[in-house]
Amino acid sequence: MRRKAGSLVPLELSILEAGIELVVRGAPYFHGFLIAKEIKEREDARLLTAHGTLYKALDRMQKAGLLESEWENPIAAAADGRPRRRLYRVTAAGEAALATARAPERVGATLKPEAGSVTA
Amino acid sequence: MRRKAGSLVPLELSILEAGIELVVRGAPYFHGFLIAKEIKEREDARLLTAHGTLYKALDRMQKAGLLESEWENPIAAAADGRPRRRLYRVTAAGEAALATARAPERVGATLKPEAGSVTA
DNA sequence: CAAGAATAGGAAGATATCTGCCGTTTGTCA
DNA sequence: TGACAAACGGCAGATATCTTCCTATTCTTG
Repeated sequence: MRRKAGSLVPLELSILEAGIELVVRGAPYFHGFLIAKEIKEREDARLLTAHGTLYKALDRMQKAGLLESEWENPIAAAADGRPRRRLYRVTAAGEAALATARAPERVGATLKPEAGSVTA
Repeated sequence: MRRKAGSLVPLELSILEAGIELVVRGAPYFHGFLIAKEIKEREDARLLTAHGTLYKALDRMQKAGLLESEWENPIAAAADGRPRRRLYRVTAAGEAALATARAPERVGATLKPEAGSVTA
């Protein structure tokens, strides 16, 4: 799909939004599974199918500097009797990217009538 | 199904056999997933469906004293980048139960010729 | 503008354990 | 012998992350 540097795909937008909201609600971090449930609720979507899509997006975003992460302390996970999580935080760059991506929503919004009314 | 104390269901037999063989082959412990794959090869079976059956059997056998287990060190699991395992060992009681269960195999083994040689 | 390169998304499975529900089977007791 | 209770086995899903393969989409370049 060859991305234009700096642009965000819908899933990335969702991740940033959900991630920021989770943190605002008091969580210092968020992890993939949590985000998956969060997004599922909002978008109702069956996106991320087996979560593969989501984890790849998280990776990608971290490499792009929009997120930073660290592995949860294995002892803590063990104490809770569940698999270890990878804990993410939205970086300043991530917040900026979200803001930038949101603003242009009005630029170029030329009310294009979805060409395609004339069948073939 | 109401079990007669001391008897072993086929799955338990398989677990004990596979468990002992794995240890003989040099592994100090074995874990559920491993046993599942081991049994799948031998019996080819799609038993243990989602492994639920297997884990319940392992639990049951531990309570009966045929197996003993301990959680793997979470740090070790983390270092290997995989979920923690529960490490099992066959106890002396387990080996004895296997021997006892195997012996009666000859009693009543009347060489029944698997009726069905006449092709319909 | 068309063709090619690159990447996003979907499907599936590996890794590991456990819980709940339901149906079937089996042992025991009346 | 018949009926009940208990337990076993199968199915499904929760918890969490990652990889591979294939398809679809989009950007860029000629």
